[in-house]
Formats: sequence, structure tokens, C-alpha cells
Amino acid sequence: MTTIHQVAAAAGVSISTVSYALSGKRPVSEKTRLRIEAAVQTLGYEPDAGARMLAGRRTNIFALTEPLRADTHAPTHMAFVLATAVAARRSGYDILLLTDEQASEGMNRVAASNLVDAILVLDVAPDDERADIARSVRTPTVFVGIPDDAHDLTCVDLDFESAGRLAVDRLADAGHTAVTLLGQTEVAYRKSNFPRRLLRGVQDRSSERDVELEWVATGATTTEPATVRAAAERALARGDCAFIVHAVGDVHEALLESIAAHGLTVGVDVSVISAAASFDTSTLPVPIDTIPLVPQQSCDLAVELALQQLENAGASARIHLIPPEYHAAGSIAPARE
Amino acid sequence: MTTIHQVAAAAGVSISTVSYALSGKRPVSEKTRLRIEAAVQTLGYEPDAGARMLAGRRTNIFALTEPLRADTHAPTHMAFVLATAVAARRSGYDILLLTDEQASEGMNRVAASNLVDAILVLDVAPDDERADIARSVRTPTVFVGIPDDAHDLTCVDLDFESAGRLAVDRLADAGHTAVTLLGQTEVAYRKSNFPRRLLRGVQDRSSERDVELEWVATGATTTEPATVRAAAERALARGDCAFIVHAVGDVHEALLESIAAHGLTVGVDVSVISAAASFDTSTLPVPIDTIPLVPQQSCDLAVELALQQLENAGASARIHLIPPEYHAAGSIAPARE
DNA sequence: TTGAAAGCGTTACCAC
DNA sequence: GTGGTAACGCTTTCAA
Repeated sequence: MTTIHQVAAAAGVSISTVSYALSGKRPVSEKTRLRIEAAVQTLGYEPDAGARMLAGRRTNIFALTEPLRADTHAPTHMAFVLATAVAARRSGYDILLLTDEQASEGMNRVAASNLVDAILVLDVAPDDERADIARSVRTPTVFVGIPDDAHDLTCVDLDFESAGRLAVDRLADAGHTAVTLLGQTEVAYRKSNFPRRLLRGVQDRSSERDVELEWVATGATTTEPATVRAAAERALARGDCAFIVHAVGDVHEALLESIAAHGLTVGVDVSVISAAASFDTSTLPVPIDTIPLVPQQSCDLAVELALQQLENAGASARIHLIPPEYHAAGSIAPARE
Repeated sequence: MTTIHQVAAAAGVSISTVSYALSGKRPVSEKTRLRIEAAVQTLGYEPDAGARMLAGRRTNIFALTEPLRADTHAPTHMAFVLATAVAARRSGYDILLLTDEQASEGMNRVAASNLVDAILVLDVAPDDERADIARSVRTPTVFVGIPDDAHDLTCVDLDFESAGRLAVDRLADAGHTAVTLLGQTEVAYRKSNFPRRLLRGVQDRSSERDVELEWVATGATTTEPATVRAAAERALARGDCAFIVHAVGDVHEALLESIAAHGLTVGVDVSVISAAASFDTSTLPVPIDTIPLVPQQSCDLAVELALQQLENAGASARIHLIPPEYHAAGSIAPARE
């Protein structure tokens, strides 16, 4: 194992100079810096993580708590984990993964042992027990998602309520007076924080604009399109109809199939908006207006906030809502009589 | 932050005694151990991770490299990540997640900086570049999956070839002379290591037992059941027919639907075996014979091997194949003329 | 059964 | 612009 001493010897300087040359925390002359870098290269030097943690009081590790429950939508969660890892790495941080029961026990443990510089919390539940832990620990913590009791917490998320309102507005603007919301699974409305927020936005704006709303939770097994089909039938039978879809890809496809089976065309006879989908809606058979949920956006911001809290210990906790963006693709039809 | 010194003071002993009491590496009298434990409780002491790494040359962290590519089947990969985390934690280890490009760069970095005690490799590709890296670093590394060039590597995996042979044997034993293998996606056969291994087993045993084999790669989009339906049609039209399914849940369901649509019954008119499925096949509409892929099995063993290599530095690298198990559920029908 | 003290490899302060 | 050196908090040998 090569140490900083060997690098220093090889470069003919002191170890402190090597340290400063590498961290850039003190100016080092061009010449010596180059010699040091050469030595580092030749010897394949990499600072010892443990020593660095101990001396520097910095671990360059973030904990990521993500229960990874079996009943969650794996692709979405994987996308958030990946986005977090990428964002963290870009700032020189590694991700320590806390899953399962560890979600709580692990948070306390890594905080108490100074294993991580900050904690990032994913897959936030409405009554998430990690909220209390975050408040009790002195390790900076950032939630991606918003628990019911978010006081004293730093949270980041798409503004789902606003997204819900935006979707209804677009449909109401087109003259629609009835909207069907094809929502998430029942369990998601109980165990996740965001589906209900979008629902609330949709409900509020619907009543404000005198739009009749039908809300349908889609089946627990995502491959069971019967619920979707039935809801589509009801709506299509009504004549004027518009859909907001806040669900997985399968639900989108089932809906589009139902519409096509009726000989109707999206954007001409029927309006469809995909709200807060984290997957690529451009691969759907028909172009669909979208209010995307971009994991990278939330996760980048989460990492940034974590770093801020590290530097500026006095940073006050607050909720950061990312404004939704509307991507039109021609799937809004004028209302029919 | 409470240190070992404070604990020692509170318990009226020296810090070395505290250390030994906690690690159990030296006998400590009942009395003093209790006093120490009390002090630990009261003060909420947790050893500093950095200091422990530096002094003990142990990090209690495993790196887990998992590319988490977007084109992979998220639920399966999530299951393996989770199973690894659980197994590691049970032995007192945390998981440091290396994804994406980091897969390679990260391995070198964490190895060189002594950030982890061992590296676990998931989602192994046939020509996986992590194989060479594993050979070049001195950090113990265990692959869950088998790259084409596995020499000098420690690998763990279900014996997919054997599973393929087992499936064919069961069908041949029932008198079938023609088998359709509904396989993974095209891309999986190129980028993953295991689909081709199962395929090989099926091919070898089919030719050995004079079984006519049709191999079908299922659609890239898992929700496109057309390929499955077409393959099922062809086979069902042939009269005597049997299926081995090595694919996601949707493919199973599409097949079962096709069979039902023909008025045929699994286990009576048609034989179906699900091979190496990592999801719960018991939720399928019809009971299906299964040769399951249990992530926990592989991951438990992988962690165990990593620990072995840590203790016993002379442990020789080899491939550990987990024998497949056959779970009968009555989905094998006698061959029809 | 217990204690004292020498490291472990950095960082960062204090000198020059 | 550079060097010496005291921490950092723990593990582990050596002594008793």
C-alpha cells in the first residue's frame, strides 16, 4: 500500500505539501505540484479512506435510505437510486445503501459512528418514521419526497399538487367538463407520499373549475388491465372525455388500446395527459402530453442541499418544490358536445 | 460526540478494556463488562468509523457494483441488491453502491483507498470489464454471475445450464418430443451472462434426448405480447407441445392466456415449466412447475465467500454453482400423439 | 484480568 | 511557498 510519505519522498517534499497539493487548500508552486502529481501517478497513490475520515472529519460518503420494498414499482425506485448515486459521485461522494429495516436502525448507526456526511431519504411514506430520526440526528438529512409531518426537515420533490392542477387546467381550458384520473395503486396512496399530493391538486382544481372528476386506482398487479379498461369504457361511453394518467407504463398502454379499440383518436376525439411519469413516454404508441417526473432533477437538488448543509451548518430546513413542466405533444382534443 | 475515553472514564477502566469488552477479542470479567455496557448505553457511544478503519484495517463495508442500466429488468436487479444488502448486514457489513461508469473506476478507487473490505459484483456481462479489474486489485472480490473469462475469479450463481437440462429432462420424461423455449430479450442474451447459460443447457439436453427445440427471444418491450402469442400459436398448432419459460412475469401471463384462449389446460393438454424466475410464480393464474432463481441463495453465499477470503487470504478462486431445485405444481402434461 | 502506549495515515495548524 | 508536528479515536501488542 502506498502512503503519503512515499509520495512525499518520491517528490522530494514534505507530506503536508503533498496533502495540500492534492486538496488544493493551499497554493503550491506549479513545479512541485507537477512533481507530486507525477509521483502520485507512478506510485498509484490513493489516500487512505479511514485516515482521511479520522483526520479530516469528512467521509465523502452519503447514506441513502431506500426501503426497496417488494410492493413498490422497481423501475421508478431504481431510477431515483441511480440518479442519486450519479449526482453524489459528481460531487465526490459515494453512496452507502441502507435498505429494509436498516432504514431506521441504520440511520442512527451511520450517524452515530460518523460513517457518512449526510443522509438522503428516498421512498418517503406519509407517516415515515425516518422523519423523527432525521430530527434527532445531527447528521444533515435531505428527504426526496414529503412526509405528512415535515417540520424541521429539508425536503425536495416535484410539486405534485401543482402538477395536478396544471393537468386539470389544460383539460378545462380545452373545454372538458369531465376528467378521469387513472391513478396509482391503492397501496401507493397509503404508503407513498406523492400520489395523494397529485390527487389533491387534481381534486382541488377540478372543483374550482367545475370539472367532474372520477378517480380510479389502478390494479395492484400492474399487468391486470381490466380496471383500466373498465374505467375507459365508462368514460368513453360518456362522450366528452379526458384522462389524466398518473401510473406505470402498462396503464398508459391499456388506456391507449381501449381508446383505439373504440375507433377513437387521441388528440382528436379524446384528451390524455400523463402526469408525473418517471419513464420515457415517447416510446408509447401515441404521442402524449406529459408533465414529467425527472428523478435527476430532484436528486441533483437533494445532493446540492446536503452539501449546503455541510458547509453552512445554519442552513434552515424547508421544503423545496420543483415546478412542473408541461410538454405538449398534441394529445389534447377539443371537448365534444 | 462521545469517545471511547469517555466510556472508559465512566466505567472506571482503561480504553483498551473498553475496546476488548466491545469486540470480545479478549476475555473481560463479567463485572467490568456490565459496567462498560452500562456506560455505553448511557452515553450512547458508537465507535468512530474512521478511527476504527484506520486502526483496525477493517472497514466493515462491502462495495457492490451494479450498473443499474436502464435496459435491465429492474425488479430482478432490485431483488439482488436487496438480498445482498440483507446478507451483508447480517454479518455486520454495510453496502457501498457503485453504479454506472463507476462500476470500473469505482472498483479501483475503493480498492486503492481501502474504503471497503471486499467487492461484490452484480449484473455480470459475458465480457465484463470488471473481471480484469477484479484480478488486478488485491481486494477480495466475488461475482454473482459468471463472465466468459472467469479464471482466477470467485463466482457464485445458480447452475443455469443444469437448470436448463433439468427442465428438458422433465419434459422429455413426460414423452414430449418438441419444446419451445420462451427466452429472455435479445439484449439480455448479449449483455447478461445467465440467459445463454440456461439456453445452452436446454440446447445440449434437447439434442441428447432427441427433442426438437424452438427458441424464441421475447420482445424488447416486456409489454408486447405479440411475439409470445405467435410462438404459442405455432407450438399449439403442432399438437404435442411443451414450454420452458425463462422470462419476466408478463411473458408467463401472455403464454397462459394464449393457452387458455385455445381452450387448453396446463398440466392436462400442455406442459409448462418456469425456469430461473426470480419473482413469485405462485401468483400466476395457473400453478406452474418452477425451477426458481433465489437471489437470497446466491447473495448469502457471495457474502460468505467474501468473508472467507478476508480471513483466509489463501482461499483459492473458483466457481460455485448452486444446484437447481425443481418445484412441481402439476403443470406437466403427458405428451399427446 | 487489566493497563499503558505505540501506531494506523491523514489533515491542518503553526512556523519559517 | 514549504516543512514540522500535533491531533483524530481507535486497535493491538507488550507488560504486569
